[in-house]
Amino acid sequence: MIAAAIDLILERGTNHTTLSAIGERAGYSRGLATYRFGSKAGLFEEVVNTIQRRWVGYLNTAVGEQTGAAALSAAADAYYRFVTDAPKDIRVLHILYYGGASPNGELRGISKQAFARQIADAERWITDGIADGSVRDDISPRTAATQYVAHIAGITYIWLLNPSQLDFADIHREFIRTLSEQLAP
Amino acid sequence: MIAAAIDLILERGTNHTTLSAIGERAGYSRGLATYRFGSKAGLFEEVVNTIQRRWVGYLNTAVGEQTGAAALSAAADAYYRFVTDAPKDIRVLHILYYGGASPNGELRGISKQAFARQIADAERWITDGIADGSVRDDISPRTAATQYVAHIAGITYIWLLNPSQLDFADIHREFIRTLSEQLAP
DNA sequence: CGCCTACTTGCTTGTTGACAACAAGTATTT
DNA sequence: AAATACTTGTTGTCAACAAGCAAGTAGGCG
Repeated sequence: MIAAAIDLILERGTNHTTLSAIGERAGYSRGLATYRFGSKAGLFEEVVNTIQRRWVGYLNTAVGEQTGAAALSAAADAYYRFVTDAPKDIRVLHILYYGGASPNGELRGISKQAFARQIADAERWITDGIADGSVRDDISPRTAATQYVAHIAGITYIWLLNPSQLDFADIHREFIRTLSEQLAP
Repeated sequence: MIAAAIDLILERGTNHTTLSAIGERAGYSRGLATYRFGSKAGLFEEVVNTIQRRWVGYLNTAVGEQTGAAALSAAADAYYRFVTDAPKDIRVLHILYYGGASPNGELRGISKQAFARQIADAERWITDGIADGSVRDDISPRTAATQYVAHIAGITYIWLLNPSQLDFADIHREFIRTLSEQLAP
């Protein structure tokens, strides 16, 4: 059902995806999607949670027990791998996240929390990095962490909007390079 | 009418904003919004165009005939000023843009074009900067321009999502600082 | 110049079809 | 028998469209 929802969101966008169509695409009746998820917003929330769980899996295996600059690089790499492995997931996640920028939007809270968590993670890695000497000590962990997350989010957005306009691999490589350059003590 | 639309989008989000409500909020009948703009998508498109025109006004007065690093800084400054002067505009613009990440989304084309134009502008400034010596010559104008635009877009998105999480002025200052640092020959 | 008629513009009201949401079912399993 | 999993029936809301109306504006003619 979630898979059907992902496909339909990619084909038609959220507005033109109907609960009936999702149910029927998954081989059920028109009413099942509403029945299971309560509402369209509920279904989208479930889709976001499902994809987020997959992403956290990628992140955890990649970062492991690393800290400091190594953790930041590993996370950026994991993200790059996730984007190339599961482009559908990342597309849908961003469609739903960004739609959540709308006030009162049902997903705003989840989206907000996800970004807050990512920034907090990055901040922790940087702080640890300063402590163990792998990151220079004259930067603000909070500001740098925000820049880090913002940069990835922005690049992803532009890439999603127009994949051909931007060589994701190239940008990614350059990002990793300037990242370690800026953080190096 | 456009103003009413902006207010309602901020109050309720795009999904829960009805054409009837926009017409009536503007002091007209329920049918006028549909009549004038043809469709909900048409109205949103008009809203985006209106706000974009305002932004281009800010950009042009700020950048003027400058080129190179000066132009990049001026543009970032203009953006910062626009965000603080017209937060409503920027919020709505991003709600509609980001909604446009959805495939088949009516605003995808406009959004795509706007980003393409911003990247092209930045690329030109950087190329000019390399030519006149204000920017170091070992960077790829295209990649750097994309990073520049992506960074601003990402920061704005996070700020819109949760204004209290991030000191926009602070991040902006830091961005300008690292920007000139990275570009300086 | 005054007046009548055709046409345009700006807006409103009536209607239809699609869809989310809910309620009331029916199988099927345990 | 009671819970679980799913389907079908129904309602209210809304986008989209169509048809109308009122207030101009222009053109033609005495």
